[in-house]
Amino acid sequence: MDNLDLKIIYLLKENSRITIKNISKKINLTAPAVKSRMDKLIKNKLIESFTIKVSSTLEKRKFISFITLFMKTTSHEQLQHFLKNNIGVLEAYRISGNGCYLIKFIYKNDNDLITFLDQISLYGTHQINTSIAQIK
Amino acid sequence: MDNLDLKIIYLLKENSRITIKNISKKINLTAPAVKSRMDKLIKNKLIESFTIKVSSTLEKRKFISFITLFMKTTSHEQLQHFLKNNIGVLEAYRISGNGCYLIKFIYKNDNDLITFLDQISLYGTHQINTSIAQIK
DNA sequence: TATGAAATGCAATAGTC
DNA sequence: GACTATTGCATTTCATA
Repeated sequence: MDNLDLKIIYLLKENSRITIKNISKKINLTAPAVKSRMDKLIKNKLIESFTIKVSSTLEKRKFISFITLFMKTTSHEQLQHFLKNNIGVLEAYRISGNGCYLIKFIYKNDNDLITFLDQISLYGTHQINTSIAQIK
Repeated sequence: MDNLDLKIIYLLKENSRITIKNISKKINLTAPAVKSRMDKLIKNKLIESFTIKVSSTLEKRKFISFITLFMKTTSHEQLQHFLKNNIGVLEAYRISGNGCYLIKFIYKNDNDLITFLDQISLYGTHQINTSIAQIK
């Protein structure tokens, strides 16, 4: 993992359909050398996937809420394990300020939300803020 | 924009380096037809960019705070314009619950944060939660 | 909007240093 | 770990339906 690998990653991040030959020109290496570096980056999971960004108008509409959790127990490990394995949890942060965790939760309907809230009620109380419009 | 376009988008989302020929086989179209559809999807910005997902260990360490804004004015449009054009604002939501906006803000140092808080103080008061560890 | 054919260029492999 | 050379395949363009 050196500077050339970082340049390859940077170029692919800008345009993942760039040709290997094109990369090789930009970083002064031959095409086979670039390919073998790319293969290694993929194998070592430094590059996780090749994908596209799609217009948000195409994505399915879903609900998003931000849940602040105030712990009443000290079962942090158990909670973190639960959060990591819940598919609705997009992001989760341990915070300092007002509360212990801030959780970004995505869901289709009220039922999904209620189920989730019931589950975290084992660990503490919560306060919930629901997005009513995404500005950005 | 029809079902074939959606299939192309789906295939590219799974692997943005898939060859055009390979797409053409999967959806029973010729390569030139797939190419012209792809060009159109890009031109119409239904595909916004071709990119890669990079291992999170490679990303620069940055600070993240969640800022709840309690409006004291009614200058929503002005605020939303400001949020949209501030590069530190990763996401911003109009919320119901406790507060008016929830803002996810990324920054390198305290100075960046203070500048931002000063700017939004024109619109209202805030409460801030700072991530001290990302669980997920 | 799709197709087929042709020219160009790229990818991928093997062999070498 | 990188280079050159080779082979086969993909991309792209254009004329046509």
